[in-house]
Amino acid sequence: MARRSDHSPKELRQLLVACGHALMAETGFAKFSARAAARRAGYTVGTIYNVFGSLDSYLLAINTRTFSLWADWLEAALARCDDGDARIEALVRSYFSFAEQNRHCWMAIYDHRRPVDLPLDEADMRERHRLTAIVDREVTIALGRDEGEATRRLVRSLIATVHGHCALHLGGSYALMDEPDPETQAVVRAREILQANLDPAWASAPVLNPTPSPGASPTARNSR
Amino acid sequence: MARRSDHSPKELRQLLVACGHALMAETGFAKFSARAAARRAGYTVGTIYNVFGSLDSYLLAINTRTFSLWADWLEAALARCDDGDARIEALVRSYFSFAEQNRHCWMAIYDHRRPVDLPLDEADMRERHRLTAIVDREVTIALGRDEGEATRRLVRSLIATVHGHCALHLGGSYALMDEPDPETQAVVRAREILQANLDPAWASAPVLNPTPSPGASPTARNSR
DNA sequence: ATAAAAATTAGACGCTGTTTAATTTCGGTG
DNA sequence: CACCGAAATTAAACAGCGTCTAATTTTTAT
Repeated sequence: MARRSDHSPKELRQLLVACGHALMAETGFAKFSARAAARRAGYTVGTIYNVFGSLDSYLLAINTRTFSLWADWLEAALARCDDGDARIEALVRSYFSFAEQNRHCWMAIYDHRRPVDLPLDEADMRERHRLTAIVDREVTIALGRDEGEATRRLVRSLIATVHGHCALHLGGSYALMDEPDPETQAVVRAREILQANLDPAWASAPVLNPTPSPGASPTARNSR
Repeated sequence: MARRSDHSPKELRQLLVACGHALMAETGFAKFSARAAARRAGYTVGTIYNVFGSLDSYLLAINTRTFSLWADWLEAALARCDDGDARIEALVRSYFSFAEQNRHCWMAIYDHRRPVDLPLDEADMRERHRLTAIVDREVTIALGRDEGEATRRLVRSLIATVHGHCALHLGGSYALMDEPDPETQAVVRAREILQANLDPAWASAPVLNPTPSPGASPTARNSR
C-alpha cells in the first residue's frame, strides 16, 4: 500500500498526470486505462478518483499537459527562427511536427469529449490559451497591425485551417486521399489567407477582383 | 432466437448497419455498444461478428453509410442552388449543416481509428470518394479550369480547411475560443483560397491584384 | 496511547469486446 | 416424412473497463 507520506498532494497530482500522460503517449486514447495509469504511478484507481474526482477531470489534466508541451514546442521553434515570413512557416510546421511526434497525446486532446457540466478551471484555461496567444502574436506581427476582435477571429480561423490539415493527416484520411505533403499545403493555405487579409479593405469587400490598395503589396513569397 | 430465414444475408447486413447507425446517432461513438446495436436489430452480438468479422469492420460499414448520406446531402443542397459563387458557399454550408445535424455520426467517422491491417474494400472506397468527387467537381467549375493533380491537391486542402473549422466547432474547441460563427469563417477562407488559386500565374507570383479571369466573376456577396 | 481524520485500497457491480462451444434452423437426400 | 450435415444464431465464459462503497491503513492531534 502506498503511503500517503510518499508524496505531497501536489506531488501526487503531478505524478499521476505524468504517468497518465506517458501511458497516453504509448497506448492512445482508445486503449487508455485509468487502472493502468494508477498502477504505473504505484497506486490504484481509487486514488485517481480521490485526487481528480472523475476520470474526465483526470483526462483534462493530462490533455492540459499536452497543450503546455505544445506551446513550449512552438516557442522553441520560433526562437530558432528569423523574423519575417519564415516565422509563419515555422509556426505551421512546428504545429505539425509536434502533432506528429506526439500522435497519441495530440489526438487525445480531441478524442476526449469533456462533459458540459465539467468546465475547465482557471489554471487549465490559462495554460491552454498560451497556444492561441502565440499564434495571435505571430499573426498580428505578420499582418503588421492589430484590428482587435477581427484579428482574433482570423487567428482562430487560421488555427482551424492548420488543424484541419493536421487532423486529416494524422487520422489517416489525408493519406487516403493520396496527399504526400499536407504540411506544406497547410503552409501555403496559411500564406494565402494571410495575404488576403493583409489589407483591411479586402475584408469587407464582396469582390473577387479587388482594386489594389496601397501598402498591400508584400514582397514575393511562395514555394509551391 | 432469430430465424435465419428472417432476412437474407444482404438484408441482415443492411439491417445491422441501419440499426448501428441509428444507435450511433443517439449515443455517439464513446457510448456505442455492439451488444446494444445487435439487440436493436433483434439479434445478439455474435451475429455481428458473424456478418462483419470484427467490430472495426462493422464500424467501418456504419461510417460508410454516413459518408453516403453526407454526399446525398451535399448534392441536394447544390441542386437547390444557382450557378456561380453561390455553389461554393452552398458546398461549405451544407458540409457544416450535415455535420451539425448528424453530430454523433459525423464525429464517429473521425473517432473510429481503423487498424492498419483492415483496409477498406472497393465498395467502401467508392462510396466515400463520392464526397471528394463532388467537391472536386464544384471547385473545378469555380476555378474555370482543371490542372489535374494540382487541382486535386487544392481540393483536398480545401476540404481540410473546412473540416478544421467544422471539427473544432463541433468538438467544442471553437466555442471555447468564443467564435460565434465558424461556418461563415470557413466560407470566407474557402473564398480566399480559391481566389488565390484562380489564376495559375498567381500561384507562383507575389501579386495581390489579379486581372479577372473569364467565368470566375460571380456576383457580389459577403456576410462578415 | 488513543481517537479522529484522511488517504488508500479491496471488492463489488454492470458493462464492454471477443472468443468458443453449444444450440437451433435450414436445405438437400434418402 | 425422416434424417443429416451445414450454416446461422446464441449462450456462456473471459478479462478488462469505469465507477462507487466499504473496509483498511496511515497520519495527525489530543
